This record gives sequence, C-alpha cells and structure tokens, in this order.
Amino acid sequence: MPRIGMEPQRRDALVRATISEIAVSGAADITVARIARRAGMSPALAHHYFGSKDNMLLAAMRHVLFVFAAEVRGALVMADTPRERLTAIVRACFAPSNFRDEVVAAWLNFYVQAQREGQTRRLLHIYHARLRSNLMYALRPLSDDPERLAEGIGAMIDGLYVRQALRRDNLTSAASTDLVLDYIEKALAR
Amino acid sequence: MPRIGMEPQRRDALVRATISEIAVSGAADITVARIARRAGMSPALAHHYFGSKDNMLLAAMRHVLFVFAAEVRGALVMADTPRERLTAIVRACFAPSNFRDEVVAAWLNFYVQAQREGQTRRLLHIYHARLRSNLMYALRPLSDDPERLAEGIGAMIDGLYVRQALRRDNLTSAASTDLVLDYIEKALAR
Amino acid sequence: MPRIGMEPQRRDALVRATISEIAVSGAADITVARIARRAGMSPALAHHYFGSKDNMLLAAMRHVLFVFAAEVRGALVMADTPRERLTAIVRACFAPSNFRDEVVAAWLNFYVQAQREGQTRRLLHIYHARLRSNLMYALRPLSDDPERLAEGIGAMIDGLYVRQALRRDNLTSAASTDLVLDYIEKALAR
Amino acid sequence: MPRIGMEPQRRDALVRATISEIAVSGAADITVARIARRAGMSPALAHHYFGSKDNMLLAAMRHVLFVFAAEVRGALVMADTPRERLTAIVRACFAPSNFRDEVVAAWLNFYVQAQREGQTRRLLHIYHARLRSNLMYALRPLSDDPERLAEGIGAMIDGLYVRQALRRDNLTSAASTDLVLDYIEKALAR
DNA sequence: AATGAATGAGGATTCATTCAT
DNA sequence: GATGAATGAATCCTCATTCAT
Repeated sequence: MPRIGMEPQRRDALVRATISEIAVSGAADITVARIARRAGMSPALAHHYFGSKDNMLLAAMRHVLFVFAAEVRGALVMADTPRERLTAIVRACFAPSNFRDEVVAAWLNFYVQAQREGQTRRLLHIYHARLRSNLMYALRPLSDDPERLAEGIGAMIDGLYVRQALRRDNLTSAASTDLVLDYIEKALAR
Repeated sequence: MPRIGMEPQRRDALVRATISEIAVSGAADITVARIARRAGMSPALAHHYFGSKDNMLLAAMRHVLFVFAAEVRGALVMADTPRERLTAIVRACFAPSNFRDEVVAAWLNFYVQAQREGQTRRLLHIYHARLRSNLMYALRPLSDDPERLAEGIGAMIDGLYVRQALRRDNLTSAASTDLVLDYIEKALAR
Repeated sequence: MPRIGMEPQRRDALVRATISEIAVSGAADITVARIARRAGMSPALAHHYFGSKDNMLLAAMRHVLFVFAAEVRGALVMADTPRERLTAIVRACFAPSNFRDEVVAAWLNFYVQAQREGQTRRLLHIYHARLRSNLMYALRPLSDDPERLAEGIGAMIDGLYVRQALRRDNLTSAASTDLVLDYIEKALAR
Repeated sequence: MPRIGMEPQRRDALVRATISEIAVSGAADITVARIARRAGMSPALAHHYFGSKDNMLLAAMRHVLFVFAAEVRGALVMADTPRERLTAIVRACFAPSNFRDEVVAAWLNFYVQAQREGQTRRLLHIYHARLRSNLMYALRPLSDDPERLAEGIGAMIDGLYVRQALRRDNLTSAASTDLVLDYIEKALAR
C-alpha cells in the first residue's frame, strides 16, 4: 500500500539496515535481499532507490562519516585552547554514536572495501585528511613535530577501533579516550 | 602426471597463492578457482588438499601468524635488557616479512573475517595475547602501568598496519618503527 | 497537473516514442519505462492508455502500416496506366516517410515479432496481401505470370528494407527504387 | 556422471540447441536456461563452456554462417562457366541445410541482433561481402553493371529468407531458387 | 595424485504491472 | 487524469563443491 513521499524514509531505513547488516553479516556476506528485508521492503525497491548494492554500501559509509564529522565539529565548538581542541577531538572519536559496536564494525569493513573500491578509498582519505588537519591545527602551537604526532594519534585511534571491532576485551569508550589523551600528554611533555 | 610426495609443495603453493590473492582481489572477491590457478593447479585439487575454502583461508592465516611469531622470537634472542626487548618486538612487527604490502593486506582481511568466523577469531586472540604478554614482560620493570601501555602499543601497531593497508601515505617500515618506539620512550620517561 | 482531452496526444506520443525506441534500443531491449520517459510521462500512465507493453508495440506497428498504406494509396491516385501504377507503388515503398532509418528498423523488428506473436503476424500478412494485390492488379495486363513476379518484387523490396536496416551501404532511397523498377522492366521485357 | 572429453559434444549440443531455441522462442525471449535444458545440461555448464549468453548466440551464428559458406563453396566446385557459377550460388542459398525453417528463423534474428551488437554486425558484413564477391566474379563477364545486379540478387535472396521466416506461404526451396534465377536470366538478357 | 565435468544454490539486477493516492 | 510506490517473477551469471575417471 504505497503512500506518498516515502523516499526519504526508505533511503534512511536502508542506510540504517545496511550498517546493521554489515555488523551482523560482514561485508563479504552482505546481500541486498538481507538489507532490504531488514529495512522492511523488497530487494527491488532497494534497487529502485539506490541503483546498486555498491551505492547502498557507499551511502551507509557516507552516513557514518557524516555523523563522525558532525560529532567532531560539535565537540570543537566549545574548545578554545589547543589542548581543549585535542581533548575534544579525541572524545568525539570515541563518543557513543561513533564507537557503537555496529558502527565500529562498519568502519572495519569500510577499510577493507577501500582496498579495492575507488570511491570508498576516496571517502576514507577525505576522513583521514580531515582528522589530520584538525589535529595539526591544535598541535602546531604545542609540538615541534606536529605532523609526526598527528600520525601517531591517528594510528592509535584506528588501532583502537580495530580492536574494538574484535572485542578482544571490552575496552570502554572512556578507557580508549584516556589512552589516547595520555599518549598526547606524554608526547607533549618536556 | 601426478608425482608422489607433492603434498607439501602443493599445500605451500596454495597458502602462498591465497595470501597473494587476498591482497589482489580482497577477501570478499576471493575464489577457490583463482587461488588454485595462481598456485598452478585445478580447483578440485585445492579442495582435495584443504577440504574447503575456509580451511584454505585459515591455513593462510596460520602461516602469516607463524611467520610473525618466528620473527618476534628471532628478534628477542639477542635482546637482554627490557628496553632492548621492546625495541626488538617493535622492529619485528615492522620487519619486511611482516610489513610487506601483501601480508598487511591479508592482516586486514583476517580482522574482518574474525568478526564472524570463530576459528579466525581464536587465532587472532592468541596472537594478541602473545604480543601482549611479550610486551608486558618487557614493560613490567619499566612502567607502573604496563598493562595500559601494552594496550596502547598494540593499538598503535594495529593502527599502523591498517593505515599501511590503505597506503594513505607511504609510511616506511622504519618510520612506523620509530613512531612506536617514540611513543614508548615518551611513555616511560618521567 | 492533468488536463482533459489529453488522451489522443498521449497515445500519439507513446506510439512515436515506441518507434524511436525500437530503432535505438532494439525490440529485445525495449522497456516500457524507456518508452514512457521518451514520451514524457510515467510508465504507469503508458499502461493506463495501452494496457500492456504488447499493445504498445502493436499500436506502433499499426501506425507504421497505416502510414505505409496511406503513402501507397496517395501515390496511386495519380497513376492511370498499369506501368504508372507499378512505378507509384515502388516509389511509395521507398518514400522518405517509410524508408526513414527509424521506420526501417521498426519493420525489421516487426518481422521478428511476427514469428511468435499472432496479432503481429496477422497484421503483417494483411500488409503483404495488400501489397501483393496492388502489384497484381497492375501486373495482370503486362505479365503472363503476374503472381510470380509480384512475389519477386515483394521479396526484393523486403530484402532492400532488411539491408537498409543494417546499413551495409548507404543505398539511397532513389537507388533502391531504381533497382526494383529495373527488375520489373527487365521482367516485363520480351 | 562426468565423462571425459565432453567439451566438443557439449559445445555442439549447445550450438544446435541455441539455433532451435531461436526458432522456437525468438531471439528476444531466449534464455540460457531454455537453451541448456534443450541441450540436456544445466545453465551453469552452458556458461562454463561459453562464458556468456552472447557468446552462445555468436557461436550459433558462426555455425550457421559456416555451414552456409561451406554449401556455397561445395556448389562452386563443379561450376565451370559464369552461368553455372551463378546457378550454383543461388542453389546453395536455398539448399535444405540453409533454407530449413529453423535456420531461416535464426537468420532473421541475427539481422535484428546485428542492429545493436557489433560482433554480430561484423559477421553479417563478412557474409554479405563474400556473397557479393562470389556473385561479382560470376557476373563480370556477363553484365555491364555487375555491382548493381549483385545488389539486386542479394536483396532478393534476403527478402526470400525473410518471407520464408514468416511462412507467408510455403514457397518451396525450388520456387525461391527459380525466382532468383529467373531474375538473373532476365537481367542478363538483351 | 589429479582433473575435467557437472550442478545446486544463490546473488544482483531488471521489468512489467498494480495500486493507493 | 496522473504518478510514485511497490513487488513478484525472471534472468544472467558465479562459485564452492562433488564425482567419475
């Protein structure tokens, strides 16, 4: 029973379903049918709205990246000093909306997909560059090798995400944040 | 024309082919046929030796983990002091045999597979535990929170692997090593 | 915003769009959606007017046949002698409105469809019979085996259409006409 | 129960099944599944041998063209004079192996496919060129406009094929041959 | 030991068609 | 009158896996 103006809801539901499905089934075993079923519609309709499975995955990724960027931006609003900026960025990285199991699992799969798929790779590079630029801006007044430190921070964050995805242990959001902030603290100390 | 005693060579060729194929095609697009072709035999023979595709992937992973462990063990032989041990471990992590593009790509895919596949996950946990235990042993005399620091080091290493897989930049083996050693240095300084 | 009395325009636009689409996409790859888009309306509306895709194709065919018949009728109006009649018929066959690439392409596709679809077949038989009857009427006073000659003429015309559809060479409308008229001339000579 | 050395048989069976299926279902409605079933195997196996549906259709076409060429070549062996050559060619065109309903139906579908598919088009052009060259060779000593006449003959043959495909009437092989030979006779008379 | 033969089970995608609005 | 929404049915194609040789 078709109602009118469904497109936004449908697209939204599909994006959400895609993220969940990545977390549950893994990027390798994902199927359009499963995504569509989870989103409560037929595979044909999913195709109608997104054109292809790849587009669905890309839309999911864009959504995750968008939320991530928003969180960082939001955190930075209240930060005045460089140190506050650093804290804000790191906190945002591990904020619940980004560090939820589902989203973390999606991240890992994006990384893998980026190895092969150009568009995914490009999006990931943009995210990397943005994070890096945010870090650099805050680090420049504090460090004599901000580039290097930004690289280290980025790597540690990525590593914590990966490990979270495997749930090796239940490292909490707070513990992850502290670990990175600690690293920064030590690296800036003289 | 079948010769006798081919089994070890065949298995070896398949393991190597699997790793290469993961790097080239990605875990999602891997097929037994491609692996077998790369290893110079028929898909049927590959099955004959490994029973299933999953077993092939597991064997490849075991091989990577085995080489990794050997490299670390080898590096530790000559290390006498805790600091030397730390350096040895980190160097081993980024030694060419482990940090080759192909192997790094394989790692990333193992992480993903571990999200779903029990045996893969178990193997990865063993590797994690071993690395952690090695680090702890060296850190205990030097740090007052060795566990925490080990976690940070592990995360950073994993992160550097992930980033290497995406070749965001051509961070060399040496640069990666330095970054981690630097972190350790700073974290241990007082 | 629906206006009243649109039906004739709509149907017309769809028929024209169907012919164009056959020429561009081929009968095999034709879709209602493409026809409708070309005609500037939704697929649903196309269905509303024609009930089914098959009906759309049939309507397109009827249109082509109707134009063809009209052209022949028109040409015959001014023809008084048998020879003039023959010339008129042949000229009409290759008149621009019938021998346009688009229309020729459609013809070829009608032939194919006629192999399977009863209604199409019937329409085509009617066209054949009419052409034949027109030829026979003109040939009877001139030939001692008019039936046979009519068959030959019809075949040659069909063949020229088919070849035109493949654009093997750019045989012009005029050249085609001449070829057939020449044949007739020779066949009637004694 | 797989036996060895099946490839040639399988390919052959598929080519034959494709031709039959084109005749029965039409090029538009052909499916790999139907072809495979008719050839007594699974669709997967058909794909295994031909790679794609298009390749199957092309193989069928090549077969038809090959048989056609062989028939013409065979007929020409015994022809010594130009007139005999012409008769031989025309007879070959309507020889049972080429003028069988099934094959004729396939021809018509090839024409249609050639409108869109490059390879099909190329093959058809080769056939056209060859027939033309054969005709020209025989016509040159007899006609003062051999090119033109070859075109006319070719068109008439094509037209007779098309009409045969529609079975407008049951024009026999012999009648078709006579019609073309008659045309040639008249055209060469002075 | 080794492989070509063979297939069942899916998976992405397309499309004619229907329906509520 | 007109359309976006929605889907069932089909189609091509792929692939892990099995089996007879």
